[in-house]
Amino acid sequence: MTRKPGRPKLGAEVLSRARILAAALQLVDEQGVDKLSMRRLATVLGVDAMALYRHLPDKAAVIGGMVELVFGEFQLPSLPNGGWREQVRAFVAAYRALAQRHPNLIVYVVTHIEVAAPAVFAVGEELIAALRQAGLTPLQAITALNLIVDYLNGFVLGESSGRLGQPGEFTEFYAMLNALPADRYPAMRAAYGALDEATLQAHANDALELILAGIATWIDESGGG
Amino acid sequence: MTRKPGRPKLGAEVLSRARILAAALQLVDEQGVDKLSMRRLATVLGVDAMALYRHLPDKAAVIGGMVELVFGEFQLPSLPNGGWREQVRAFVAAYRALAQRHPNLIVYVVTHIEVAAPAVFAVGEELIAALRQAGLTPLQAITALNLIVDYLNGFVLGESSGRLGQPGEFTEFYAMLNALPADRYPAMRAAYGALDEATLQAHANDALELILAGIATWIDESGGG
DNA sequence: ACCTGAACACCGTTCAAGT
DNA sequence: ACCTGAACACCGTTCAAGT
Repeated sequence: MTRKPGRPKLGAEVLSRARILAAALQLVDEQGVDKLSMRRLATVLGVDAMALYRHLPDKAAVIGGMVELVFGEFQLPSLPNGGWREQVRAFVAAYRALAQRHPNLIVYVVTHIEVAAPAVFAVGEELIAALRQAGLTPLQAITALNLIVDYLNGFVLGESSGRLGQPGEFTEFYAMLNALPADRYPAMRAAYGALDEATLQAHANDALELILAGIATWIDESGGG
Repeated sequence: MTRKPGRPKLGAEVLSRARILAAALQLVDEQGVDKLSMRRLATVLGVDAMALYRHLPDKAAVIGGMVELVFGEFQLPSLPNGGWREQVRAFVAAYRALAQRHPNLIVYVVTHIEVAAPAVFAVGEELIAALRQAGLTPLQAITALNLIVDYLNGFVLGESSGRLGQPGEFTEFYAMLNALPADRYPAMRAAYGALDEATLQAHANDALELILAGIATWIDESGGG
């Protein structure tokens, strides 16, 4: 850009991996993943686009680095004896909070799950242990974990990519329904008509509790508690 | 390309919306959404890229048209008196089958759920009706439907984008686990070590049954059946 | 009406400089 | 070592042709 070519003066480092990733994350949070380009990112940093390649091999590495940064924040609160239900609730709450902080990036994570593998491993370990201790067989524990992860990915995706869960989403959906011919979708119309947004939000965690209730049937069957 | 400019001779229509969309779908099925470009699509069709714009306003319309095409195939088998469990199972099976036929497109659908809204409405109507008839309140029926849809989206995403569910996925995952230091992730290692791929596949629907069991607890509570 | 082709404003990335 | 800048092979899309 306006800078002179060549190595910057001693100590005055213009760029660094950390500075690039922080700027990239801010850009993605504010404008979405599709607005992230090497050239745009360089402009934000006041630097020629090709300077970035000295610190990160390619665009995939920029995205990977951002994911690493975001999942570095991700910490399960330690619940030594909270029981498996509390562990699952804590995991779900932590992941949802992360998804709300970085909704644009989370769409990428969910569609490229391999980038989040280390985090999945760490959380998986704790939850599998808790579920095994609660009396589930290895097969049941893995099934339950997969269910929770799949549900959670689907949920955050809905929140992030479809503007669902945002204020006004319910109202908007119900308006769409009402805009259609009055004889279409009577059951949905009746169900949604019987509710309001406040009620739905007060019951936002009911779906998770349904999953926990489903898992609990396995524990009850085998006589555990 | 090699064709002469100008309108083709009478009756010899070179292009049409249907022909373009069919070619686009084939391209996406074979090479992925990111390999779909207007120029590449035109080359496949033996035509100049700009000719496409006579039939579809932009690239978004091409993708929207493909989704329309694919969800046109989507039909819930009519189960007049199968019960809510069978209705949910049929929906899940139909959606999974569709996702397996077009795994690359489904990633787009799941991250842009608004494009599938008409299909969601049609299926939602049937399932809400079935769940209400089974004794769920409006709030419960909507919660259950959202849970099923979120889980399903997360599941097909895992299958489509992460190469999970493909043959060898379990083996690959377990190999990853074993490649890590032996003292890490003991619970996961023990759980996965107790299983094999055939067992997991034989229990592929257990997660869905867990959801159904969770929903059933609501029905039992209110004394229905 | 329907297609072509040049053009514009973008991309990611490589490679040869500059200091 | 670290940055610049030209260049290459791509994009989506507009606009002025051609028949």
